[in-house]
Amino acid sequence: MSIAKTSQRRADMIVETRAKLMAAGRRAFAAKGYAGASMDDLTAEAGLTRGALYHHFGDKKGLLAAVIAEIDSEIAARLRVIIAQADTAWDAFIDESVAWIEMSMEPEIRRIMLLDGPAVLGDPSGWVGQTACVDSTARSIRRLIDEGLAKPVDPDAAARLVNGAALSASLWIASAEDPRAVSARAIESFLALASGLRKHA
Amino acid sequence: MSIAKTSQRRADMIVETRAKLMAAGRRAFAAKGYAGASMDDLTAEAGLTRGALYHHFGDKKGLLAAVIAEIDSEIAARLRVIIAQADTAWDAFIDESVAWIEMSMEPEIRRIMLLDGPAVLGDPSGWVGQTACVDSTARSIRRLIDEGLAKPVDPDAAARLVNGAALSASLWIASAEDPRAVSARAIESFLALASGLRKHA
DNA sequence: CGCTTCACATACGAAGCGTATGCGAACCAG
DNA sequence: CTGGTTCGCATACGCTTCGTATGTGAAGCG
Repeated sequence: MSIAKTSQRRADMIVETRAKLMAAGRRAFAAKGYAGASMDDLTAEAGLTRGALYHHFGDKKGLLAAVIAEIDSEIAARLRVIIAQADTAWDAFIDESVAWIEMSMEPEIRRIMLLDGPAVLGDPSGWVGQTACVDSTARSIRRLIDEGLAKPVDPDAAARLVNGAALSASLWIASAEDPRAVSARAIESFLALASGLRKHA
Repeated sequence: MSIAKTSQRRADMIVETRAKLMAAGRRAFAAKGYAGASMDDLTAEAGLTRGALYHHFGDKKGLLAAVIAEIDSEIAARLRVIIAQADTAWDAFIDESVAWIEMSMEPEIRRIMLLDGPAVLGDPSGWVGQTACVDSTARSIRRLIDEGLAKPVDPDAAARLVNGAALSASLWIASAEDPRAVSARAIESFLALASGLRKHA
């Protein structure tokens, strides 16, 4: 071994470069918003130039899309953990939704995925495969219907509605003066709404 | 009369100029999005220059805010008509929500208010007084609670959730291949969710 | 060992935004 | 009626930023 392979392989350097650009992009987009983030600045912060960025991501929107895909998969992983810990299918659905409300209050998710993402890339319905949270909610609802716990609504439609409600709630909470108190009221209302999906209750 | 007053008064010209700029802004923002709309182009289309725009609205965001306020008040007026035509408080609430789902499918409202607005101006919670639709929903819910028809949830919180759900539904519908069919499924799910707000049912 | 490939840098042109300045017509004092 | 001020709007300028076109040097391959 000794000195052998001190120089990383080509492929390794590439993924490292991509990772550095995406990390810088996440920071810049989260801090200044998509429009306010300068590609010269964020590439310099990553120790590179715009040349690298255009080579790997095509254009500014490409970097945003990549960053969003990354954040989305992280969200999906976090939701999976929440769901796995729940005792019943109904609990899983509720816990997941509440977790999503809380996650969308995080500045990075809020700014990049919820505000700039739809404006720049078009609304999320088009982001094929990049909507882990909605997909996850749809799966939970489908499971509820299969188990006879929920009304036989369209799972995808219901998932969109539930996610939209949660999203709107978190935007509201995040900009409130007393997030804790507002959050409690929002979750209470959410539980009431969600109960509308239950079978006979 | 004859030729008298062929020249309008100063104030009249000002409101006309503002109106022309806002109309051109609405068209440009709706057609190309906020970022894609050039101020040189849209002012030229109005027969003016950027000078007039900066004089009246301060900057590009100022024009967007004015356009959004105008659209918002139009929405509020349309919702008032819907509510007035309903027989019961519950019908008013449902009709209003469904109308909002359908309105947010209109390209102008979708692009300007729902996609670009939050990204440029910050999320809507901060647009004091410029959230007629949420306010309207909150009033409807308050009325339901007063009449004992709805659970005693926080009206503002519930209104946000309901509006968010509706908004998400319409974004989804608008980008679907078969809007009619998807719309029906979305509204069915919405009715199920909304039933969660009813008192004992 | 020379040629190709490819990751990335450099250089250039084109918009677009905001501001500073200019102009002309409407109000106002005397 | 006249000289000055206000103000609605246009013109002119600089700066930033994006996208592309081109250059370069190192790794791979015959």
